Amino acid sequence: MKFEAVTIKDIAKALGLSTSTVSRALRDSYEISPETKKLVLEYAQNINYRPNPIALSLKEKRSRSIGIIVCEIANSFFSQIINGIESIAYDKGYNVIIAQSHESYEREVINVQYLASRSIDGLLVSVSSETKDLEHLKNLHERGLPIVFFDRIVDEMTTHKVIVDNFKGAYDATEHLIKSGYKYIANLAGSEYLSITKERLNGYSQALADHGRAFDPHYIQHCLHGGMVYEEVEKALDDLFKLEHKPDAILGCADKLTTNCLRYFKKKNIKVPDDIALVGFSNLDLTDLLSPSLTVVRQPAFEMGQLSTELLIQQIESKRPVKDFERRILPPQLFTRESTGL
Amino acid sequence: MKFEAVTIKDIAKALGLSTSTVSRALRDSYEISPETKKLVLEYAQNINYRPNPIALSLKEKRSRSIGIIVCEIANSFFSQIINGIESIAYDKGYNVIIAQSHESYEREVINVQYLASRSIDGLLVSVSSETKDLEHLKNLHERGLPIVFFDRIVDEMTTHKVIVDNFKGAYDATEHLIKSGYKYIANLAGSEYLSITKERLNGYSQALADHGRAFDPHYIQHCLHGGMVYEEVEKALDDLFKLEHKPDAILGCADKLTTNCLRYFKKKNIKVPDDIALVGFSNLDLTDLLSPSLTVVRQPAFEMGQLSTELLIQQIESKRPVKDFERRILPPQLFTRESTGL
DNA sequence: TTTTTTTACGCAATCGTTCCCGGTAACCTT
DNA sequence: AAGGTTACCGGGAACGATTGCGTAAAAAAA
Repeated sequence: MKFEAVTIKDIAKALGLSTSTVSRALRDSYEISPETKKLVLEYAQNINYRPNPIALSLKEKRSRSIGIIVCEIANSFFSQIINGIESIAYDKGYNVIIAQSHESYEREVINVQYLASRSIDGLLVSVSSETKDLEHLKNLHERGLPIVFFDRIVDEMTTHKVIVDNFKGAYDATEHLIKSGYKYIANLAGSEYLSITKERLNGYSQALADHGRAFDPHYIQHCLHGGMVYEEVEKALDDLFKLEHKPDAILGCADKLTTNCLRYFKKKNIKVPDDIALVGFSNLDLTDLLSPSLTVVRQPAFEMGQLSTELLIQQIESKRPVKDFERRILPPQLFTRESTGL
Repeated sequence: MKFEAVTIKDIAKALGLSTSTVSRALRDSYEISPETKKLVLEYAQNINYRPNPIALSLKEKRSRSIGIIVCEIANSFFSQIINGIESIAYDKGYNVIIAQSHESYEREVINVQYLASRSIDGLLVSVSSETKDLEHLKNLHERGLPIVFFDRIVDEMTTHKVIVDNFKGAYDATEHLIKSGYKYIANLAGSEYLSITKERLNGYSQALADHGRAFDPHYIQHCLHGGMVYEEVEKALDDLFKLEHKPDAILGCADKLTTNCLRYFKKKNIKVPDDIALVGFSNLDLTDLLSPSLTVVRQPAFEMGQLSTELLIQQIESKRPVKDFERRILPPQLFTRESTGL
């Protein structure tokens, strides 16, 4: 069974007018007499006429839809971002098509191709943690597709970028640990390819340096899939606990890294904060309910989604090619709670 | 700047053929000679030709996209469902357009209109907790739009429906509490309008009855927005704790109800499970990390999304009108943990 | 050789909408 | 009264792709 919609042609036939006239009447053109307009408008209202967006897209060469690529929507940080994206997109009459990479480079490429073939007007991207090569995005970008990167950005492409101040987030968290008296602060980091990983690592190192602490690479462990696979986290933590001076505090540089860290502690019966302190980047709204409640760096995800979308739509609707691109940096916020209190 | 794509016309011009020939060559028609086919195919490959899905949609009168309406995507249960939906949809060449009601009837209606105007081929719906009137959906359904309800279904419409066995979920949870020795088991329920609320309430009552417990309506508190607003939960719990016999166990009938319940306990310094036991419907994958770890009824969200999508696409692609609709019931699973252990 | 069949391709309509280009009145200006 | 404006509306092309139908040339059959 098909879902037959009313067209402009139906109205034209019913009213004995041409499609041109009906179209113009509906768009309130000055070339149409008030009576005809009224007639058309009322009839259209009556039979609940809705313009066919597909026909419009074909004519206007724009689909009024934007693509989103994230690693996972079942992740508070990203679902909050998507919330922000939607709030702006729907306001401006765009709809969003979401694709997930699940932290796989291969799936990211496939999804990009898919979205491109669905003729989207623009793309919002946060790359997967496996992504090194950017040809799949560069290609589209060179052909004129507006792209905005958020959170996990890349240097090689000049477009709008929206990030949080990861350096500051990590710096503040590390400083908080130092000031709380912790000596051996380990960094449970994400994929080495990601911009956020590097930035957070820098913040961590700088905080150590600024407080006269030695930087020891042994206290840094990378997890390629950002905590998505528990075994990676387990391995990383096992290695950390084999060090001569076991860490007495851990900075978890991603949501899943932090929660899987907790899972590890629970399994090994390691007590927080008595045996070890933990602070993590997390946007879960449950971290205050854990016991001990978790000290976290929280990122303004919703705002990030909004801002990215505004920049993207602005670029899409710009008459002339956008040349100067912005790099917007949002402030993270540290919530100190029980997991870092000695 | 526009993103100019290659069209069939470009190929035709470059190769000195007609668009019909090119189209047929690309679709491997028997009417085209092998040499011409090879020529066209190779050229198309070279310039990276992709058929314009919008033009196809216009001609075929189908958009190969399906709409989803949920209350909130930043909710594990629903984001897991969406994961399941996507996994099937992308496999079958559909893309999904997600809209959130935020538990508001008004926004649900607006979103339904919006999705309908975007000419979707089908709709997956889980109604908002405010929704009583269904005209906005009935209307579309009568005009032939395939609709599948999941989780929060409605009786008044005959379509495919996919739910979990809420009765069993609540029954098992309640029985577990009874067998654990709790006497005054309160039910923190969601909106009275929702199917899931009624089903869970029935499971709860039946379990009480089967174990010779009296059913006391004072132990049931509804929260219209399913825990989305903390104040509603606070009010409900305040009322429960004013009862002569204070509840010694609570059944939280939704994710947010349960977590906000914990938030209330924390605020009031009520200890779980010493002062009160808690079991909740929840799909968070963090509930095992809470301390005490939370006893939960977990629902097969991913599978629910998959199944719903399969049924929807099946109906969309069916040649003749689908007459017999299915009602699929998936099993929930009870995970007993510390929060219900005396 | 003539007729028939097959092969291989082009023409044009179609989907729903917009918009450029005309056209025809009625009205206004000298 | 003749020409110029203005108001109002219709025809038809275009967007990109598919497809029924028509047809020329080549191949097969007579």
